[in-house]
Amino acid sequence: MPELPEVETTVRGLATVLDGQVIRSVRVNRADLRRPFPVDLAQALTGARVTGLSRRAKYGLIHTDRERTMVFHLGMSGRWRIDPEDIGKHDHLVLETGEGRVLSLNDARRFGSVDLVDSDKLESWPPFAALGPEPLGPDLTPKLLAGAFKDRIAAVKLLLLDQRIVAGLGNIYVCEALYRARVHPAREGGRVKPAELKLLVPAIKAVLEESIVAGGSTLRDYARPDGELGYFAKDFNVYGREGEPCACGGTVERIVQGGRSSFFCPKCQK
DNA sequence: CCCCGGACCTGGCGGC
DNA sequence: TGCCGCCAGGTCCGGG
Repeated sequence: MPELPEVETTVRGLATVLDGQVIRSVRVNRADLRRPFPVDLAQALTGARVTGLSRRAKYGLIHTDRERTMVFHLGMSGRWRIDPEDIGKHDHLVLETGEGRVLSLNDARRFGSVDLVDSDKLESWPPFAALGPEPLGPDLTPKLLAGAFKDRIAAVKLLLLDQRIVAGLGNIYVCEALYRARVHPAREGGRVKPAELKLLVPAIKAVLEESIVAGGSTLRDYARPDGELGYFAKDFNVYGREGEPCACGGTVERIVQGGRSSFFCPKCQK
């Protein structure tokens, strides 16, 4: 579920309820996801004021006035719920604001994470230090990809999923971006031509931006009770469409790369 | 450094 | 209805 656009949409939705607010209470129902929660999580957040929210790659950041930032990752199944009607067994962390709004971090598969990081050390926090540039920022250029792909025999699909090269892409949007750029997902990285990289970079930015806009358009739903952040319906050109027709008349195929499904049109993508 | 496969965890869905 | 295998939007680690 959560790739960059979903995390971005989640952060924006959380901000409407959290930004500037004091966290009145913190309830930890299960203190570990991928790794244990910080032992002092509740103590550190209770009474803190949220000074802003942001995103880095697929991580959401909740900044506080205590020089510490709560960093969350949604893994495969994580989502934030706003004012949920009930708290279930997968609602692992529940925050209440000074205004009485309730925010619940729900993650059935528990691949997500919650960390507290000193706000002035975010850049050097190990998970962040290893990340490549933001795909929507100025640093993702055809030249950057050319450098990262040079002499690599790994499939371009897998290289684009490598967060050290570009930070924030996931399975869905890599499939969609490669489709738009007409590049076959199994092509060796080092064999993607400069002209194709010039198509691929704007394709990546476009699929992400369009999805953020689509997510934003559903944001108003999140203001309702039981709104769930992190999920919005989109229609994809190839993702999840094995066997369905491509606009070109071809048929979408599925292959497995790195243990994960890749969808593509063999007629469009070479 | 690179490449690959498997592990982590739970739930939903389709087939029999 | 029940059981079983397959699938799922992401990292992370270890062996070659």
